[in-house]
Amino acid sequence: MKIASWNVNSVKARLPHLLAWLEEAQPDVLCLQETKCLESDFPLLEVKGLGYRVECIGQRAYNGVALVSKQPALDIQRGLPGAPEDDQARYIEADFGEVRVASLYLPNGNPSGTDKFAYKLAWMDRLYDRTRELLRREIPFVLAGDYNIVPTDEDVYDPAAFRDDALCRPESRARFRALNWLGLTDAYRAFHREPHKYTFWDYQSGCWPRDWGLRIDHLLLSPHAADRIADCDIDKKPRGKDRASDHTPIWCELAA
DNA sequence: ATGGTAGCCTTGCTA
Repeated sequence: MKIASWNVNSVKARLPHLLAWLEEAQPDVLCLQETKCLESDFPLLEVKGLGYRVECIGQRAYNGVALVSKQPALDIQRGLPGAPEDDQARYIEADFGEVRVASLYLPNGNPSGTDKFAYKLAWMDRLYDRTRELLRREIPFVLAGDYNIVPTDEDVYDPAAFRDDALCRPESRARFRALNWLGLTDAYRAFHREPHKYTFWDYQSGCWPRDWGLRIDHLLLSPHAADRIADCDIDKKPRGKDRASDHTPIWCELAA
C-alpha cells in the first residue's frame, strides 16, 4: 500500500501536475495540502477520471486538505478535534482498509512570538492529543502532511538563518519530538540518514536550483504501520517542472 | 541590497 503526501499550493493551479503524478506514481492514498479552494470547487471530475476518489475540506483562498484514494474512505474525521471554534481547513482523517490515514497542514506560525505562533503550538498540542487517541486504538495509521517543522538543523540548508523561524523554534521542535516519542516513526529517516534532504524549496532567490530547501513534509507511522514499512522516499521530479508547487511529494510503501 | 516569487479573486495577505 503506497501512501503519499504533497502540498500542491492550489489544487486548481497544480491540476496538470497532480494528474500526471497520480498516473505515474499510482499511490493508493495521496494526502494533499494547501488545496486553496472550497470543497465545491475541487476538480473532482478530472481526478475521478483516473479512478481516484476524493474526500476534502476547504475554505476560500487558504489552507484546504484532501484524501485522494483508490478505495473508498470510511469513518471520515473532518477537522482536528479539540477546538470547535477553529474553522481553518487543516485536517482530515479516514480509514482505507485497515490503515487509517490523516492529511494535515500544520500552521506555519511565523512570525515567532505572535498570535500565529501561539496558534501553531496550540494546534500541535491538539495533534498530540489526537495521536494519543489513535494509539489507544492499536491500529496501523499514518499521519501525513506539511508539518511546517524542520526537525533538526540537518533538515535545513542554513540553520543559522532559520534559528528564530517558527519552523525551527525550540518550542515547535519540542512538540514534534514529543509526538515522535509517543512511539511514531519518521518514515523518511527509517531509510535515509543523509543530512540536507528536502521536501520544500522557496520560490524566491533561486532556492530550487541552489538546493536551498527544508524537510518539512513528513510521514509519521504508528507502531503497527512501522512494522510494515517497506520503503520511503522523496520524489523531487515534480519540483523541477514549470509552474511547480514549492513542495514535492513524499511517499512510503507499506507491505500487505 | 531586508531584496526575491507564487497564488489567492487581493489591491494586501499568506507562505
